[in-house]
Amino acid sequence: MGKQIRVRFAPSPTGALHIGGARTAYFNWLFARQQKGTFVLRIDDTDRARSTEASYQQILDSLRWLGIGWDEGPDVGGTFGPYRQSERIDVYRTYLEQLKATDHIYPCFCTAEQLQAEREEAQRKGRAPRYSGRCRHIPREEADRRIEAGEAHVYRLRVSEAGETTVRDLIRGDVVFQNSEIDDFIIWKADGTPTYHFASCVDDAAMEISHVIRAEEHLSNTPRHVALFQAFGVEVPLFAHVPMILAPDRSKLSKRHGATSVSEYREAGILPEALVNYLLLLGFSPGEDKEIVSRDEAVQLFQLDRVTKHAAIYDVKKLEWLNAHYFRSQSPDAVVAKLWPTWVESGYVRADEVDRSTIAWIRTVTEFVLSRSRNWTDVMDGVRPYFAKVNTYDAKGVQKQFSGQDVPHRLRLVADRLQTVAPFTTVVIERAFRELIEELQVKGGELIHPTRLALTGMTVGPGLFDVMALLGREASVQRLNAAADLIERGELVNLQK
RNA sequence: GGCCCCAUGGUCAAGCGGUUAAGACACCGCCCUUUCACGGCGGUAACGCGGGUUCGAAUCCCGCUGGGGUCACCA
Repeated sequence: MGKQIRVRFAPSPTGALHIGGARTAYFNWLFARQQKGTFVLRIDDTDRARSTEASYQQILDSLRWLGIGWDEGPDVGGTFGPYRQSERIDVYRTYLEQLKATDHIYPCFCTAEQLQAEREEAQRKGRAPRYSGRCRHIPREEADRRIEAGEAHVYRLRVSEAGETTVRDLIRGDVVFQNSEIDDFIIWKADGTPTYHFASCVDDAAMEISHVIRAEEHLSNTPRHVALFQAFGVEVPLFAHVPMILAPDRSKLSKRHGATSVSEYREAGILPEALVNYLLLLGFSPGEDKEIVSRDEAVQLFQLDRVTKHAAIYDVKKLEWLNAHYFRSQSPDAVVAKLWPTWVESGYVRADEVDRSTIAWIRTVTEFVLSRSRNWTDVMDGVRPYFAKVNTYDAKGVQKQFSGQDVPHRLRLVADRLQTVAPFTTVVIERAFRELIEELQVKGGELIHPTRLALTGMTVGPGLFDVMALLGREASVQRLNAAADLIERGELVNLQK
């Protein structure tokens, strides 16, 4: 009620940003924007061994690319910083001392081997592997003495055995856990560093996080977190555990299922708008049969309590469909700019090209090709015949369009007729071409399809007369005659693709 | 194994006691068309099972089954 809405996304920099993480980040962002709240980016790098600077950079990079910006974070700072757990050890110590003072925690001298053995014992007897509580009642003086003597120890939270703990989850409703199910878990390791659960809760408390929106895998751990917040004596945040994203075989998403990280999709040519749109649809329905939802619209429509409760299986096909939609709606100019370096490299264009008509022509070629493309590969393939010589011909096309007896002859007739066309524009070309069709008394397709194949090596593409206009008279005539030659000499066999 | 979450077509997902059980992707037809893509029209395809409650259950309750998560001095 009137309280500041503060949410956070807290990835550990131990790998690339996963699409599951990206969705969690997006939901946090949407909620913050909609509620006029604050979105905090915190880096949970308490695991120094596995955390890498490269992952850290990549995660920030992926988030920015997706258009998910943060109000407070390691790079931009904020009043609750620092935002990397590795830089917050003093904060954790302070909270540790507080819990010591309030007797919410106690030192435990059990060795890892001892505990391991007990766990196995419990497993064998079919009991839950819980901490026995052996060190719970060691007198204060004895504990102090052993610590003084340098005995290795950890700290555990005293969790009351009676009663129950309720997790207030905005997606699932109240989830109740019996306290007897929760053991005295470790919050501080023997090496003098906090455990993840402790660090995470300290930060959420210290950063005044109001809503913890995170992956479902944390739900089972949440009663422990609630116990910690209560021990701190702070208000327990509200939770929202978003369902997981599963692979097509219902197993956890992993490398063997293909692209799983944001950067991989980026490299594969998926547009950020498409990915973010897809992620929204995976677990949320914007209503009114809407499928295409921009970030701004999503901010309006998003409702945390309408996020689905069950895991979703990701379907690349739908992502690709969404991507095709966004892809085609790009401006040709933007596409030209994006592909320019590649085209220079391929020798399609000159790096220092400034000729107006050439640039206009490139733009038009791109526009025609773009309208029938779903991704960058489609554009690259579709554009090739206009920039480079045709040196391969679609195999099925050759079989179907070049097998007729008089195809070479007809191609030459087309070439000859083109010589008379002026101005060499789409409508004039079409008029001349139609006349030839009339004269030859063939069906349009009989002449059109072989011509397209001769001109571009492909059976698909923009309208034939547009193709010819773009290619220009000289190139068109040359290619038609060249194809006719190849067919007659039977050399096409080696050029099929 | 204990505990927790979940369960509508192949996939995403509407539905919140009475519907011919939406829509989208994918798939299959047809139309448009010189091809492809786009677009339009149509089709195949779902309430996991068993008990209740109710005049009436996809919707509420219980059980089962199935899937997932979690039980570390990992995060």
